[in-house]
Amino acid sequence: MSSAASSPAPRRTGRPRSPEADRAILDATRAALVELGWGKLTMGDVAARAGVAKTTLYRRWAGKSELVVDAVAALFDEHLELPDRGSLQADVEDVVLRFAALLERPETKTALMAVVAESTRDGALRDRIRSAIVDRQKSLVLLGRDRAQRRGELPREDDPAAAARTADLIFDVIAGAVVHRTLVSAEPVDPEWARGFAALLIGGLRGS
Amino acid sequence: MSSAASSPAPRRTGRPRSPEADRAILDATRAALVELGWGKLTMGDVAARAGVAKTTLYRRWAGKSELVVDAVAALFDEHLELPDRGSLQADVEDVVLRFAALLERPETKTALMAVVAESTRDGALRDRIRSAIVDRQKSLVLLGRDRAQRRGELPREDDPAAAARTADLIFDVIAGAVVHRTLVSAEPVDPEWARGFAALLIGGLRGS
DNA sequence: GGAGTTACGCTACGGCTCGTAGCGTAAGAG
DNA sequence: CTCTTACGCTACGAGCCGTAGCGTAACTCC
Repeated sequence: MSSAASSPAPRRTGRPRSPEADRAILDATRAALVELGWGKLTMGDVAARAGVAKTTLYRRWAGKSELVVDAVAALFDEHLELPDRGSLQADVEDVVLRFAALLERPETKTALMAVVAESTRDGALRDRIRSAIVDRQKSLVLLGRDRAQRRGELPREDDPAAAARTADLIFDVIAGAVVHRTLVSAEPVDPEWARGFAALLIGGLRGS
Repeated sequence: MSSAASSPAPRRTGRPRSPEADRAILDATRAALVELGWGKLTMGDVAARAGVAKTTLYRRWAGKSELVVDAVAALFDEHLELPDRGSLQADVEDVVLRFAALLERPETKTALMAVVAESTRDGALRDRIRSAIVDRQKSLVLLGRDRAQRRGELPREDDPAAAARTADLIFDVIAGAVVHRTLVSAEPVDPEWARGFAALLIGGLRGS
């Protein structure tokens, strides 16, 4: 689903695109992000690392932003999951630490904000980020809420519209706080911070 | 303080730098951000807009990132303040809406995330962002907390280290949530959202 | 008022990246 | 075996970068 060229009509004739090239390019992109960062990463460099012609990159991705989104999205697919830790507090701490661990990687740290910045002027890019990365994160929030409701830790909401608004709010609070702590304040998200944050969030959810 | 070249030794001899040029350059930078966005903004273009030689820009700023930080910081200086609204809830709503209004401007929307992304690989740039923008925001949080404590809405904390940790947490939660809502979720921060967010935050602060 | 010092505008430049075009070749489908 | 598409390679014009060099402007100190 996070594959490079979202092929609505998977061409039935002609030479098929090489899956090895796809993997090599995405791997090379992540390696280049680690070594060079977003700013100095160039399409030509990625092509050379992947052992692939530059034109092959442009056949699959429109530009640097799209390529990097897919390269980073693969990491989110791999590492974002949410086992049941038994309580809402533990689940929140867990998702916070997982997300933070992802953000502290040099590949994502330098890339994620950059593509979000680009997306403010490019609706297609924003949609790509949303479906490849953001929606996956949000589903964890929804999962955690359902579990907490089943445990009786959170009240069930009757109005679906209000429930959606609350879920959006919680998502922005969790993801935003972790991103801000990591990238702007440049302080580590350690278990202690996660504990304090989860306590703050859950206290607010009960109080309202 | 947000002036261009932080001149520790304000040269006492020779021709002084033109303050008009400073202003023209920063104005031109903001205009270029609005029209072109971070990605397509170039030093040469800014110089042309400002009616200034390109070399003049490079005498003051090391590059695009530093220039844009100063151009955006001026906006924060102008628009970030926090009048006493009489209650913690109202103060939080107010600062959220002010910060969001700044972020929804096309200049800041496209620039802020970009320079933060760059700063992950450039410590000097991170320091510049911190002193020019972030610390100013944080002081509003500290101000709001002091007011709330004076009103008796929040308990006074004895341990200064713990108090600092709490303030940092609150700052990351507020700023992070607003940024994430605006730039990632791309949804408006309206009074209703601000009310819900403030209620969540304050509920959590009381609960702990 | 002259000497010294720094800023400014202008031009020009090598170097890099971009994104594309054109071509011959490789790999599948029918 | 033909058709179609992907691939590697080369080459290219265009644009931006950041700097050097020069003559001129503005201000300070003597």
